[in-house]
Amino acid sequence: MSCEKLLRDYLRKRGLRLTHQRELVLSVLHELEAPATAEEIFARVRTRSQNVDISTVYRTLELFQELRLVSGFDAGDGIRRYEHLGVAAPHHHLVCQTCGKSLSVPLAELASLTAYLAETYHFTTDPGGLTLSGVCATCQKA
Amino acid sequence: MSCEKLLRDYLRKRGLRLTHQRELVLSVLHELEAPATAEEIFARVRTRSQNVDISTVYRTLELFQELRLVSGFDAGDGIRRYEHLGVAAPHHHLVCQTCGKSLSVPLAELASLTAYLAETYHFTTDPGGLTLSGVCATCQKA
DNA sequence: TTTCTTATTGCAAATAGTTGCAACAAGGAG
DNA sequence: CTCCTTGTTGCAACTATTTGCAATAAGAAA
Repeated sequence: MSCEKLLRDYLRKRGLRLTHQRELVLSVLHELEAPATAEEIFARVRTRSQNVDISTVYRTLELFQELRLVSGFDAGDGIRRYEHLGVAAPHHHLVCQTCGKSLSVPLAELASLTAYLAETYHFTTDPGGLTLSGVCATCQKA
Repeated sequence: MSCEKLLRDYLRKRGLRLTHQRELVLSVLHELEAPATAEEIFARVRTRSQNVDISTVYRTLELFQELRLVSGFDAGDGIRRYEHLGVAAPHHHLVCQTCGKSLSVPLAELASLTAYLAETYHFTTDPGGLTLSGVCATCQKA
């Protein structure tokens, strides 16, 4: 099942509408090869439709996060970045606070962590995955 | 050793200055009984010194985070909150995205996680502790 | 096809946080 | 004590993101 169908189904299920702007943002997200800021996504949307507003892009990204189509995280510079999940499973992010790079960790690899927190603190971690801050191998050597 | 001495030592070691504003912010942080926003901290500072600027408060909190005197996290509403660490050890935060409450987890309890990530991904997690998003026991029942 | 409901949007204003820079002040040297 | 260096600050401008609201448009029903 494609992202478009996923989107249509998610929206219908929640009584939400499939708008031209939402289709556009999803299409742009498909083109991304790396996580992008809202501003970068907005710029690409604007090359295809002059009238879309930045606040619409922010609202759409927020919605897509709720629908697990997108994963958002702060790369350490205060600017949120968004990554297309599409039909891929959500995953955890290891985000380097120096260079901003994000490493993916499958949810299953940290299953014992989430189980421990559920058992000990009755805390259910975000099913969309966690964002863990630190420093990557490359930046540790610097 | 008190926070004030810690602060003085940290600053001296890095060639930084001990200013009246920094002492004030630290003093206000001592008074906090729960994590507070920068605006809340600023308001308290203003009751004691009319001339301190909000940008100075932000800068000071940023510095205190680097010095491990303060821990900052986003409680899910987009507004950063700061918690006084003082002489207490840094710890992880379990932050409920519904009510904003933060649960503390000693660093030692997640030592196997940090070891695993270091071994498998060569990723060094933030020594100041991680912020894990999810939902607390109370909000799960809602 | 038309009509109606209501979710969504664009716009401007607002909020939270950051930055550039001239003026200020902490603190070391003499 | 004075003088000097330079880290720090207040201020205004800026950036990233959010919000209120009237206008728009998606889509269901007839």
